[in-house]
Amino acid sequence: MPTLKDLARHLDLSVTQVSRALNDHSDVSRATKARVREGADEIGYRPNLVARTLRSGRSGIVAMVVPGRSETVEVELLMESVMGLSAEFSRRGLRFVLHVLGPGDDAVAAHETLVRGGGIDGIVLTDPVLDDPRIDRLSEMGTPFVVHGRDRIDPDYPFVDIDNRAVGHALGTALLGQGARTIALVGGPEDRPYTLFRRQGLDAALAASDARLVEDLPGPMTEARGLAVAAEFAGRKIDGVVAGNMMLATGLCAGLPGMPIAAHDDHLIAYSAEHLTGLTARTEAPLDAAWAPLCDALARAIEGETPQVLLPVTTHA
Amino acid sequence: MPTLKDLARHLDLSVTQVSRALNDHSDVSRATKARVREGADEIGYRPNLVARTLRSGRSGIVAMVVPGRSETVEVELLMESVMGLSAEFSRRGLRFVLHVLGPGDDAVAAHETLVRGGGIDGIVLTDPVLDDPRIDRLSEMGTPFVVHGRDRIDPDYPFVDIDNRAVGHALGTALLGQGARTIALVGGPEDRPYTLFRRQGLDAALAASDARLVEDLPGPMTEARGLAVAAEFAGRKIDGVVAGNMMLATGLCAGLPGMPIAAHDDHLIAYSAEHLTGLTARTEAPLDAAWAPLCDALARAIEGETPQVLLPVTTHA
DNA sequence: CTCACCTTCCGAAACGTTTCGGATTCATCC
DNA sequence: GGATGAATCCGAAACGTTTCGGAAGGTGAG
Repeated sequence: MPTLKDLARHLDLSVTQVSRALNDHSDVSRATKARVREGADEIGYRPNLVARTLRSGRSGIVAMVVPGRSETVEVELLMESVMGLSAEFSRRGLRFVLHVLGPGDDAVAAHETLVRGGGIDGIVLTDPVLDDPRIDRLSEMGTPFVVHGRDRIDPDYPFVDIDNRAVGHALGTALLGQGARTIALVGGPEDRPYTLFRRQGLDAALAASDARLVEDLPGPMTEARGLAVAAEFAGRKIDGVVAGNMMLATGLCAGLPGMPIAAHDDHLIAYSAEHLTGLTARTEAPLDAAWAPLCDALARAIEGETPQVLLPVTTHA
Repeated sequence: MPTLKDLARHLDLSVTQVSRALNDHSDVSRATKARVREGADEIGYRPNLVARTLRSGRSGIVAMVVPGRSETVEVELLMESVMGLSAEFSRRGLRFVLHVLGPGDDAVAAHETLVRGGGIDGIVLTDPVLDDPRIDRLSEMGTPFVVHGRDRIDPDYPFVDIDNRAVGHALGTALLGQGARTIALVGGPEDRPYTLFRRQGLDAALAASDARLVEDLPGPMTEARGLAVAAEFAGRKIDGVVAGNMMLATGLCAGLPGMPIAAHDDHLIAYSAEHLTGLTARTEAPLDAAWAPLCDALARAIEGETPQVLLPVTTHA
């Protein structure tokens, strides 16, 4: 367990200079920096995060609270978020604390405990609902945090999101271009902001046309529900469907062959667009493009800024 | 946020004595202890656990390193482990750090960085391979850890596991009892100890009979592979199959109707035994029964003990 | 009175890092 | 030749806690 002091002695330098070299400060020569880094590898030096924290007030620990297993949760989505974020934080030398809620646990209380305990620099909040109480509480406590998504269209907190109104608009426009005039929306959970925003975008697209939205069905985004809804739609006068995501679309495509179907693609590993032949239009915003921006945003939030990032969405008609 | 020094000044005592009072040491008078505790409440003193950690070496943080996405990994299994363990640690007031490896990252190096960084009390190691280098390194470094599984039959480190030889034996015996004499084994990955141990158990069961093991196919445990192997087996003289887990069994049952099939059931959420009609025998050891024992074992390992726990397996013939 | 002993206290060092304030060199410029 | 400034470097303090080694005071025994 070599320390900075050991490394300094080994290189015949001062502890100060070694520290500054490793942290890439300006007043260390190129040569010295290289020598220090080399020496560090050589003796296997690893910085002690605890000491760093004590001195700098930053722990290098970020946390995320997620619900445990339950029916209302998209496990695939949750899993991808956890894995992707953890990998990205790890890559940056930050530690990622994962707090999984037990059945009946309250998310707000869990956040409070975590923050009160100290030593947590920032928090990632995912899958917000409309007027999410976690966001309010976290703001109140002054803990730096970043939201993946947002609970209103124009928030004052740091977030990383896509433009879901644009998504709804693009999907609607694409269906219109394909001749659809009697359109159904099979959306996501009703309390999710993206469900609302996409509907607003779709409404806007249809408002400028002679098409009508004849169904608006929020609900869980699973393949099974897609199939069920498809069965319900069979024989009805519907000539275009907008689906919330690829899981829904998979069920819908299977149950409604020939029907124009537009959906948003998050690039969930288990549901890629490739083996989905019925799809006639889609918007695309890979989930895993969000992890790096989220980490950046959290870092900036910790610095006291209020980053608000909109990730790009591409449309394939 | 008041510190120990503030509290000491406020009470007109030394920092030493205040610290000892709060930690209930023996050489502080009752009266002083009471006074200190009162004063602490009064000015709202909260110990800084970072500093405490730096000095005392206990952080209340445990960690786990898991591979990122890759073909060789059973994602379902991994995710259940992460969620289950995190929930259990959270419940106990411990913090659970999840480190997901990036592509090309080395697990051993990641553990080293994590441990060397300091502030980590213990580590959970899952899915060991035979002669797992992580185990060696962790032992070498002296970090407390507990393995879910084990990389040899009689290890000297803390672990929580089931008796996989017994599993193999039970599955084989069950098939024998159902009249099978020409048996095939469709096991898990070749480098996994449980694959080996189960084969040993199966061998032992068959050795005491007139039956023969005509196939021994280690490999990934997926439903797709189950189906593929089933196709290969069709028409061959095989009258009993032992499958590594429920995912394999699902594929095998679908591809070999009427064939006696025995498998081990981990109670993976996505693959329950209920909707698997072809199965003629199974052993059962719910994965989620392991989390609490694992946490206990890690706690004891941190205390310097070497807990070795065998979880119960039930057999349904 | 002396000695030993117990109780209660405290100063100072230690953990490993970052950073403030200065120090040293060396070239450059008037 | 002395002043200026840039480029490098370093000592020492600081972060908040625990703990080692002792010290002061009191008590009781011899």
